[in-house]
Formats: sequence, C-alpha cells, structure tokens
Amino acid sequence: MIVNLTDKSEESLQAQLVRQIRTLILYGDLEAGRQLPSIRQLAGEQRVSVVTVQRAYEALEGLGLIHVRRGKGYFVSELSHEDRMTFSRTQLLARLVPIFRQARAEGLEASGLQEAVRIALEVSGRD
Amino acid sequence: MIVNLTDKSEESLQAQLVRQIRTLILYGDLEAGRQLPSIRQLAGEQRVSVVTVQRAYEALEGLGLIHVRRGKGYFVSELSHEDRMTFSRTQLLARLVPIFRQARAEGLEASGLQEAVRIALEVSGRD
Amino acid sequence: MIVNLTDKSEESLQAQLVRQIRTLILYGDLEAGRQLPSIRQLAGEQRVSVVTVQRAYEALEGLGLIHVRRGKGYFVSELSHEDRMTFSRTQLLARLVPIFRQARAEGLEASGLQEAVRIALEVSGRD
Amino acid sequence: MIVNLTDKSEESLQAQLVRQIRTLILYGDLEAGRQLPSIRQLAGEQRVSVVTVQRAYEALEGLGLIHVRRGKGYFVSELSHEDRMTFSRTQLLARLVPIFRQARAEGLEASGLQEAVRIALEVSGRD
DNA sequence: GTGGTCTAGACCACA
DNA sequence: GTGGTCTAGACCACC
Repeated sequence: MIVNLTDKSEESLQAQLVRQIRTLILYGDLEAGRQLPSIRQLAGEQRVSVVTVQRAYEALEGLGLIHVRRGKGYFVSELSHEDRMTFSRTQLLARLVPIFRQARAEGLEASGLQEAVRIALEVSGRD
Repeated sequence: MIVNLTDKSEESLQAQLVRQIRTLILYGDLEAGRQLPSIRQLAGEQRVSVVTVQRAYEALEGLGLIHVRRGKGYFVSELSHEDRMTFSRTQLLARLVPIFRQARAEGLEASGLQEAVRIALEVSGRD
Repeated sequence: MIVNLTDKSEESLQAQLVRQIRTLILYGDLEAGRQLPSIRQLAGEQRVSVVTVQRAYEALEGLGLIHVRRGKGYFVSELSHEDRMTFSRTQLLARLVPIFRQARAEGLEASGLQEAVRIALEVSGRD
Repeated sequence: MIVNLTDKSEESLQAQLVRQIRTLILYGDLEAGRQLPSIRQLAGEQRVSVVTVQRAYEALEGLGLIHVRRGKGYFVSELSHEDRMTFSRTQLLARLVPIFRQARAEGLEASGLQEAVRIALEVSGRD
C-alpha cells in the first residue's frame, strides 16, 4: 500500500495516514474486503510508531471506512460506489461551508465567490 | 473593537484573533490608518495573555494587513477596496484548491464537485 | 449442533462458543449425557482453530456444564431442571449486582433503578 | 481526586479510570466546571502512563462528561441533575437488556427473572 | 504550566 | 501472526 509521510508538514503523521488511506479507499485503490497492512508492518515500513498507525486505523474505523477482525487485522469495509460518493460529498460540504461563510464575512460578493470557485476548480483539475 | 473569543473552540485563541481581526479589516469595519487597540489593552479586555495578542498581531503584520510604528502601536494598513477583494480572493483560492484536489482524488467528478459547491454557497448564504 | 459465530463481534470467538453452548444446554436443546461434537469436528465446521474450541470446552467444564471422558470426548453433564434454573439465576445475579452497584454509586435511586429494570424486562421480552 | 487503580483487575487501567471518574461526576463529587487533575499530575499520582490518562480523558470527553480547554486543562461539563439521571439510566438500560435476553434464552421465566432482580437490588443496596 | 503528538520498546489475549 | 494495552521518555504549540 502506497502512502507518503513527511514530518515537514504541519499535518500530523496520524492525520496524513488517515487522509491518504481514506483517499485510497474512496478512490477505489483499496477494494472492499481487502486487508490493510498490519499495524506493525505499516509502522515498520513508514518508520512510525505502532501507536500512530493504530490511532489512524481507529479513526478510519470511526469513519466507517474500515473494520477490525480480532486476531486477523483491519479490512476495508463494504461501501457501494454511491456510498463513497455520498461520503465524499458530505465531507466536502462540511469543509466548504465555513470557508464560504468567512469569505462572505470579508465582503466577497456572490460573483467574487463564484469567480474564485471557478478558478479553483480549474486549477485543481490540472496536473 | 469587537471580537469574540472562546476557549471552547478547537481553534486556538491566537487563530481566533487573527481570523476575526482579519475579517474586520477586510470587511471595512476597521478602516485604513486606524490604530488597533494596544496589545495590553486588548489582552486585558479579552482576558487573554499578552503573548497571545502579540503573536496574533505579528501574524496579521505578516499578512500585510497591519503594520507597527515603533512606540506608537499597530495600525491598519492602506488597502484599496480592490486590494481587499484581491486579498480575500487569493486566500480563498489557496484554501479551496487543496480541498478540491482531495475531493477529485477520491473520485468525485466535476459535476459532483459543482453540486457540492452549489449547495455550500447556498447554505453559507443563509446565516 | 447449531452455533453461529462471527468475527465481527467484539466478543471473542471463544466467548461466543461458550455462551451459545451454555444456552443450548441450559435451555435443554442439549440433553444430559449427550456427546458434544468432537473438538476437531466443531473446529472444522465452524472454520475455527482447534485451540479456540478446546478452550471453550475447558471453560464449560469449569462451569460444571460438561465433562470429559478420556478418549471418548465431551458430554453434557447431568443437571435437573431445577439445577439449570439455579445455575442461570446464580449467573444472572452475579452479573446484575455489580451493575446495580455502579448505578447506585452514580446516584440513581431505587425508583430509578426499578424503572430501568421494568423497561429492560419489557424490551428484552419482545423480539 | 480519589481513584483506585489495580492491575489485577481484568478491566484495563483506562477503563477503570473512565468508570471511576464517570462515577465521581455523575454522583456529584466532581461538580460542573471543576478542573480535573492535569494529565501529567494524575499519571504521576497513579503511576500510570500519560497516554493512559489521556485516552481515558478522551473517552470521557466522548461521553460528553468533560471537555478540554486548550492550554488550560480538562473540566467537568455542565450537566443538570436530570441530565445525569438520564445518562445513568440510559447506560444502565443498555447493559441490562442483553443480560435479560441471555437469561430468557436459557429458559428463565419472567418470575425467575424478577426474583433474581429483586435479590440483586437488595444485595446491591447493602454495604 | 497545559494538552497533542510521537517514539521504541513491552506484555497480553486471541486466532 | 493479529490487535489491545501499557510504559517512560520526548518535542511541540498554546496559554
């Protein structure tokens, strides 16, 4: 499983793990039912503490994206394509709303907001 | 100057100060050239450590929104309406792009993104 | 013999085996003197390790519900109907007391306790 | 703050902390708004790891019984007497139902259940 | 001072 | 082998 961790980011290692694995699952690179690397294995590979990986896995479990089978390991949960899209859209919405509120509070008009959104959509679509 | 701080938020006091003062300036409630409350005064009013205010002011200075005059205090920098809009839009853009990238990485199509944006714009407009 | 195991429960496989076989015996589905499936057979049927079944049988033996005959296998022990009821009631009592103690320590009055018990009895009786 | 930990119990240290502090709060020994001992202090006093205390505090926060103020510490949340009773009753109910179901599955009649409950209530009320 | 995060070991129950 | 729990250190941002 491919993840890239850096301690130069202001995002914690745990958070980086959660975000990246979340992406792998939602995008479909980790299909439902597949076993995740064991806590110890991933910790070893990524040179992080077991506790860090464990907490990341617990967080993903809390999101309903993975589940644990005692003595077996962690597995990707069953999510329909629709489930995944709904999940992504909900999370996206939760992040956008406060940002738009802030921008509005600073005096940006709807037209300015839309312009910024248009550019951001375009920029994010490249590369 | 009206700010509302709470130590129940997960946003740090410093971050709350920066965000709220930034909003006051960009929205125009604090016009250019006006003096900000002294560090000690604001700290006293808000029951907050001097260091917290100090660092918040430094952050705003780094953003180019305020400047210090030795021995006088902090003042709101000159920004044309256009400057303010540009500033807001730039900051907005910087926050939106990584979010959209993440959503795209999770498989959300342009149509799904736009749908979420449409809803978020509407929701954020109510207040 | 009918048991249902799942590795999605937080109850260990061993504990699930003990609880379910215990129920079969106490309810009378497994009459006294009857031979239990061999360790290997049950392990095979249930896709579970031999060790898991072994330990479950040992636990049931410790409870006095089954006994082993060297070279023959495990058998359901002789228990009169009254014995079974006494056993169930004793086990029930042992589980209820600490729970009630805890609730009392949290300030629940006798009336509140009884109300909760009344509801729990009703809810557990449906299905 | 008085807690008693033992590593002889099969209950984890974390769980013991959660249960005991929960009791102190619900019973009213720790009144609303009061600051809990700092993670480090409690860890030192009780000779447990900081992480153990931290996870216990996080669990209590998840239950809504305490909350954290950054850089200040953990504090007991505001709960009306009624809130506390509701909380206790709900938790109690959640523990009783599966126990009663199990007893019923083993053939205990309503009368037997009630008899056991009666005795348990009495026993738990002594000392 | 506070909590938040992290490390590198360790022991346990369970499979 | 797996996860669950624990320890005893450590560094950081924040107050």
